[in-house]
Amino acid sequence: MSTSCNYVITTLRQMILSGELPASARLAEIPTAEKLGVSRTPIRIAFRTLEQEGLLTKLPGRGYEVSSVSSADIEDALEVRGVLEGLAARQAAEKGLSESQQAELTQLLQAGDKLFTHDCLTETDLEHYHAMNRRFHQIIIEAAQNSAIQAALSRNEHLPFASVSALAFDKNNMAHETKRFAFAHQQHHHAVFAIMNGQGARAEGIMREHANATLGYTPSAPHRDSHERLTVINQTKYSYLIMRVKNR
Amino acid sequence: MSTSCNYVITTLRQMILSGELPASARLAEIPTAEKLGVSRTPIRIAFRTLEQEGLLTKLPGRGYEVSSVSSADIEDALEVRGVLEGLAARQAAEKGLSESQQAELTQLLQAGDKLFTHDCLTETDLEHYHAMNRRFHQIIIEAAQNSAIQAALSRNEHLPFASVSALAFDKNNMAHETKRFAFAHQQHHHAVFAIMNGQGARAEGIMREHANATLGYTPSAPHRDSHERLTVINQTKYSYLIMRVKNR
DNA sequence: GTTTTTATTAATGGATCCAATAAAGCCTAA
DNA sequence: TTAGGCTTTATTGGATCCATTAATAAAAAC
Repeated sequence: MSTSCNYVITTLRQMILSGELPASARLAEIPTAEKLGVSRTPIRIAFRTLEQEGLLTKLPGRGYEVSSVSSADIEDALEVRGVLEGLAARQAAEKGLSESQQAELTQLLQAGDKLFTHDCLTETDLEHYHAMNRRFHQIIIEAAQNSAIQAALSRNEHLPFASVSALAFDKNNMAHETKRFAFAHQQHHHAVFAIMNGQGARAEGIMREHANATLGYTPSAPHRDSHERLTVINQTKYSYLIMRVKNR
Repeated sequence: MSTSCNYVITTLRQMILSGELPASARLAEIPTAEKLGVSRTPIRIAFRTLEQEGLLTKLPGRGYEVSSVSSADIEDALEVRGVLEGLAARQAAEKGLSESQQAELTQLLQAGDKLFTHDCLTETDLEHYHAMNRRFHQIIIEAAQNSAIQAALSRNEHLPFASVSALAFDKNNMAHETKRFAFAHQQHHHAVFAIMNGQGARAEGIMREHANATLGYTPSAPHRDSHERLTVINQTKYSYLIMRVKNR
């Protein structure tokens, strides 16, 4: 699974997330191989990998198709993320944080505080917040010292709109979004306080609820087929910055 | 991923679980292909699949090795299973059971009650209990109508001693084990009662705690390297009946 | 005697080739 | 004209071949 394979997986993943390959689009091995200029071998491996990630669905005898992700699927995935990160926070509280974890979490919280002195975040601010947010969640999960949590989350990691690495925001309403992220940041503060004081159950509850902050407590999470559309911008290896845009 | 692939995956999985391939055993493509009488292609796919399942670990440039599963790994996996099945029970309570789910759960509980009129279960009884137990957990997860739970559990499903499909018991102490399973069966009763009466939080708590019943509330879960050894007997496609035996 | 460099071997990753199967379209018969 | 069967084509699954890389061992030099 070297260069060729990774190239195919990354390219296909991006094409799916960007909407270039829409839901229900059929993917056959030979046309895909020709389009990407590689042989069928890495394509096969990539298809299987993306199927595991939940981005592709196997059609018996007819190749694969791009999975349709409904808003219900996203809500389900967020519930699961909530209980798993809740468990991580509780175990982190029970096992205690290392010196370096305490230091880095404190530093991340301070960096966030500095960001939220402004009333309205810029897109650059958001990128900083996004990086900080990802690292924050990563530390909590590491601190749980529970390999099974990481494994169970791996599936969710690749579901674009439910991933820890996803951050959805409405570009046209940045003042409101700033308040939303400031609230999420307060949740981070409380979670760290609970963990550092050995309040496992409280930490668990906060992180479980915090999962709902990802899509912004919208009554029904918007998805590709609704009147609003979520678009992935600024995708790095495993992180998505998502912008909410109006259809047409 | 047709006959050949499935044959290789199934065979390797069984060889790992039975201990024929011990932890840390190295697996290279060519010798494995020759031993199983297939080409390298299905072997490659099988290795990747088993890596995803957590049974194999990739060695950079040196193929794969059989993953070592520590007792801590098993406890971790059980914690994760607990929160996920807890979530499933809560959502089942919130969404309600269908007529057929109610009927089947009731029937499964009655069948269990009948089993536990005896003071000491036979091995045949245990097989019946095992089948009943698996179906019970399956229905709860289906009733949650949350696809992400199933996906998140799939990794655990293949970890032999933490799977829903695993049932460990000590053959030399069947009277005690009978009491243990009778207690687990009581938990089933309470979980169903809670779900049917819309008590989501209670159902969640019961099922979360119930995950610990799998390995029998032992102070430290025994694993392959301890003085006691868990052996997989009676392995069907995705179910393991595990017997606790003394080493040597 | 030890260390470093080079050569050889083995093992993985990628490409192409072959076979088997399934689907679709066309032709024939009723 | 319609339905059923047959043929052809397309697509996946499996095998083999080729190249690249890494590791180990041996030889030479310090």
